Parts: sequence; structure tokens; C-alpha cells
Amino acid sequence: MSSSASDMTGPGDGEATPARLRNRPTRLLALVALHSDRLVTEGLAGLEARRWHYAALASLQEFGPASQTELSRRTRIHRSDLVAVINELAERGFVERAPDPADRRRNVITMTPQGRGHLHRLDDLLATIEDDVLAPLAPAERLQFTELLTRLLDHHGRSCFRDA
Amino acid sequence: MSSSASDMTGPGDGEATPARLRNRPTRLLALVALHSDRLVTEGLAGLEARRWHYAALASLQEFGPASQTELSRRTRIHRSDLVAVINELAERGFVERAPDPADRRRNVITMTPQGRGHLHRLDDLLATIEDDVLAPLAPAERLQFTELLTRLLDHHGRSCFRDA
DNA sequence: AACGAACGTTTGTCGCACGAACGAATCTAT
DNA sequence: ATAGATTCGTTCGTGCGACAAACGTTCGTT
Repeated sequence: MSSSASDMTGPGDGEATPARLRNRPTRLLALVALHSDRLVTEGLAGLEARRWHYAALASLQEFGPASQTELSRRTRIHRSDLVAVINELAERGFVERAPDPADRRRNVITMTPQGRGHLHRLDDLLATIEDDVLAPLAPAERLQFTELLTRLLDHHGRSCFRDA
Repeated sequence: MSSSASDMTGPGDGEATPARLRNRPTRLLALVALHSDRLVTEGLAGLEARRWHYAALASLQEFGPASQTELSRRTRIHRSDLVAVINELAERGFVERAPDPADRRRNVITMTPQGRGHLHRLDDLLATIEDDVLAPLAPAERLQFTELLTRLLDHHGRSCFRDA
């Protein structure tokens, strides 16, 4: 039912299959993201942080204090996993977890000044790492790249959650 | 030390921090790749396959029979994990694992005709999924996107392994 | 014959994403 | 006002992908 020729019995044919692996966008995406993630994870580990820590802190900085469920929506961190993240951040004094007086089911997560400092450090680090990841791209291409990524994320993201 | 303003004590400032989360390319990349991977994984699960199966089969198709270590280099699948992949593929008759007569430490992995058929099916499926992933992009933009990804992969890939 | 290296394999670890279930608190319908 | 459903935080367990360590076997080298 499909187009590509594949019924040639020759085991070593190299004409009809022009480098699938290198041309599958999904695979390219996965591999590049893997490298990026690895660099980010390693870099953050140097500051004893993880990617989720950054997401949580950045979201708090942008949108202010929030309950854990709301933070979960914003950062796309699963509620279950957010617990440990808040634990770790609170342990180091970067956020404060207090019961919401208006609704005692919720906790209100607030970023502390030290948290802001930490976020600032993480931001600087990530900027460096990004520069490394995008090294082979000219400035205009980097904009193009992030623009395309944003479009993809918006398209698929909006169908599941709102914003990011 | 750095440039971005962040020493304002206002908790809900929204000016000096323009949407970090949405603009961090590394994060965009991770999120988009996550969606893509999820779609691919789900799709492949429908054919009882995983991403590694495709990588292994595609590599065999492109470059012919190989030892497991060589396959590992080509597909970037870790030697440890490749064992199970070959087991699963061999169990279903898609590849054959035979000891290399020239070097009895190695196994020679060969794709069978049924393996070719299976790869062909996976190829068709992946094409559909890719079309879904890249849906919001015009054809020219898709080319741009994969071109940028390829450049990134080449730059970072060549420093670790050769080819892909 | 002996040593080091390569290969395949097993086992375990880590990070990330996710689902199930539970107690406590809240909301709603009656 | 009380019963039932819902929300929230939390704990526990699952699965996948990537990876490191270690072991027996086999091969080169000397």
C-alpha cells in the first residue's frame, strides 16, 4: 500500500533506503534533546539542582505563589513528583510551604529571596549551556529554531494543558 | 556578575522576567521531544515494537549485518540494552543472531525477510506519526526544522561517536 | 603459556513521566 | 445539616531510556 521500494532481496542495498535514521525528524529530535538534556542535567547537578527545580522556581518567579496543583499544571510536573521537588527546595530554604488559610487542603508555595538568588544562578548556568547546545547555529537560526519549537509546543501543548 | 535584573523584591513582578520557561530552548526542546517520543512510543506499541527495534532494524537495512557492538555504535543503543532488543527481535524472527565464525567472541546480527517486512510497516507508521508531530509546520518549515536538527546533531554527535 | 583487550551478558542505578490509592478538607445536593 | 462526590497533598509502585560495573569467554600479543 505504500510507495517506497523494499522488496529487493539484496541484503546490502543502499539505494532505496536513503538514510532513514538520519532523516526521521522524530529521531533527530530525540537525539538532539537527549544531548541537550544530558548537558543540562550535568550542569544542574554541579549546583545540586535538577531540571524540575528550575521549572518550579521559574514558574514561581513568573506567576507568583501557587498551590502545588497549580504549580503542577504550570510546570507539567506530575503532582506526585512535585512533592519531592518542593521538599528539596524547602529543605534548602528556596521556597516555603505553608497551609493555605483560605483552603486548608492546599499548600501555598512561596519563593524566598534565597530562592530568587538560586534561580538567578541557575539562569546564568542555563544560558551558558544553551549557548553550547546551539553553538553550531547562527543567531538568526537560533531564533528560527526556538520559534519552530514554540509553534510545535503550542500546537500540541494546548490540546493537553493550557500554557507552559 | 550577570546582566538580567532580578534584585527587585516584588514577589509578583512580571516585567524583568519575560517568560523564561517558554523561551529556554533547552526546555522547549525537552518538551517537544517528550511529546514526539510519547506519540512514537504509543504508535510503536500498537505494533508491539519499541523505538530501539526500529533503530536496530533500520541500521541493519542501511549498513547490513553487524556485530552487536557495531550496532550499538550505529544506533547509540548501549551494549547492555542491545542484548534485550536483539532477543526480542530474534524471538519474532526479524533478525538472526549467529556466532561469527571469524571471531567467536562476536555475534553476527542479520535481518531476515520478515524483519524487512516489519521494518517496512514501522516505516509507514512512523511517517504518519511524524506528519502528526510536524502538523503545525509548513513543508518548507519542516525541511528547515530537520536541517537545523541535523546540524545540531552533527555538531554534538561527531564529538562523541561517528555518524548516526 | 600468560597477559591484556574486546565482546556479549547480567545486574543494578538514576532521572523522568505516570497511574493508583488514601486521608484530610471542601464543596454540593438534598 | 448531613451524605456523597470532588479536590488536594502524599505515598507507593510501574515503566522506559541511558548508563556503569562486573564477569566469563574468546582473541591478540608477546
